[in-house]
Amino acid sequence: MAEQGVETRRREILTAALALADERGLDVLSMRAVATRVGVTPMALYPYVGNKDALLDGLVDLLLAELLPAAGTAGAWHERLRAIAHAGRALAHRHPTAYPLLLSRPAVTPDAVRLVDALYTALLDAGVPAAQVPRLERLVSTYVLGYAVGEITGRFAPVDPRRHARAEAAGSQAPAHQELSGVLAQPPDWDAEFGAGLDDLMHVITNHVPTDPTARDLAKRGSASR
Amino acid sequence: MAEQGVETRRREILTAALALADERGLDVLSMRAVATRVGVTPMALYPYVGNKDALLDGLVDLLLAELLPAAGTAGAWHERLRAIAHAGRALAHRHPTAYPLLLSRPAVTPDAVRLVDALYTALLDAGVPAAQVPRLERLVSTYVLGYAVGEITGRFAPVDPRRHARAEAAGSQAPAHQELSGVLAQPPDWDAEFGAGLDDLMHVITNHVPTDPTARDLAKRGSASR
DNA sequence: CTGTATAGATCTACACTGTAGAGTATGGCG
DNA sequence: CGCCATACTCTACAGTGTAGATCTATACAG
Repeated sequence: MAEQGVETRRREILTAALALADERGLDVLSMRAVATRVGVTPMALYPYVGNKDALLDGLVDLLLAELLPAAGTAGAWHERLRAIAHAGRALAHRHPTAYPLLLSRPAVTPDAVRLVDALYTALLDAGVPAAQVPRLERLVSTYVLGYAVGEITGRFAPVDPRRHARAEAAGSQAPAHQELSGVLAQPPDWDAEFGAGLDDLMHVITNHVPTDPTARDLAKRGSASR
Repeated sequence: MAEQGVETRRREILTAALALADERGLDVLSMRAVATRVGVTPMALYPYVGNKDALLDGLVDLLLAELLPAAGTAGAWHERLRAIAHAGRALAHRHPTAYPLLLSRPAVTPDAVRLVDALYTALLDAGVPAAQVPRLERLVSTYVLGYAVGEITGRFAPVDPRRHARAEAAGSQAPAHQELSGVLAQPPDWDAEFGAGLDDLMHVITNHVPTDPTARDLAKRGSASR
């Protein structure tokens, strides 16, 4: 039917836009550029994507759709949660320029709800009291999004190559930088750091599981193994 | 003398731009708009701010400068850390439209270094081993920035006053939402939630302080009193 | 006073943006 | 054949960032 065609055409346009953003950056993502990539006139896009703002929202939808499969993984709650978190970060590396849109454009699509729901169920399965679940979901998703965006935008690794030198230049204004010069000299392993932060958050989660003796035992064992 | 004038003029322009962004949004922040607010022609801005991109970087600098005093507060390490975190969030509420620039535009200005340095010293004073300090600093700053941006952009509170209804609409697709319907029905207290997350992170930090007294002493080396 | 150097703002122009509105080709159906 | 919806194009306009040339006003040398 026509409806079906409209929907698939919209998808074609959005995937073209995402590919363009991936290849050449968000700043060259003009209606005209997307249109010529689709092989069409700029105004032909409007019936399908509304306007440019809506097109960007559409990109967010695409990203979420790509992330959604991670919500379907099986296993213990912590495995599921980790899978979603790592998928969220991997998505950022796959679409570095479009990814930050996730932070600036809140999505309420069914896909977004399903993702949040997967996190909710993981937390519930962990034994977190219902009252804490939404908050801890926001804590985890904020971490994943914020960390991934930080990596992508270079917030964590200012143009480098010697933060060291920068710290020295700051001199007595940055005493801790000097004290940490040894640590700061070696480049961080972002994969490991993301995992460590995730572990820390896991710890936070298990700490919020009520003090039922068996649950507590499980939590202690988890933290001991590190 | 002339140098001084250039610097102060630049400040005037940037504060005008920030005020304009605060009042009317980032999207109306054109060179022309800033120029007319300063009472001048668009091209007159260029000698002072370079170009539009640099102007946005300048806004980031302004925000950091506004945040910097928080780095100077006294007290125990956790009081200092909390002060900076809360100041970071307060800044977001004061400049909701410009704030997200902090996430997208990495800053390496002296002010930025000083802020990070304050966080470093807080963590060192807490007894965190040097090897973990940069990572935990990134964890905390990611939390503060990510949380504040989430609040501002509405990522946490999708426009719909009834997430509840939304979850019901999703129906069996979002079982956890239904299970949490009672909790999700009441509006969150963002102040409290931010504080709770911060407490969780404090816990994470203290968990990384070695329990062995001698090791701890070695780690603290020299930053005992503050 | 005249002449000139200099700093700062301006004017004009260009290539580009998003998008409103009207026009046009194409296909199927009676 | 006419009719009509669908899908697209064309033209146009106001607004953007900014390069390049021009103007103006002040400061100082003679």
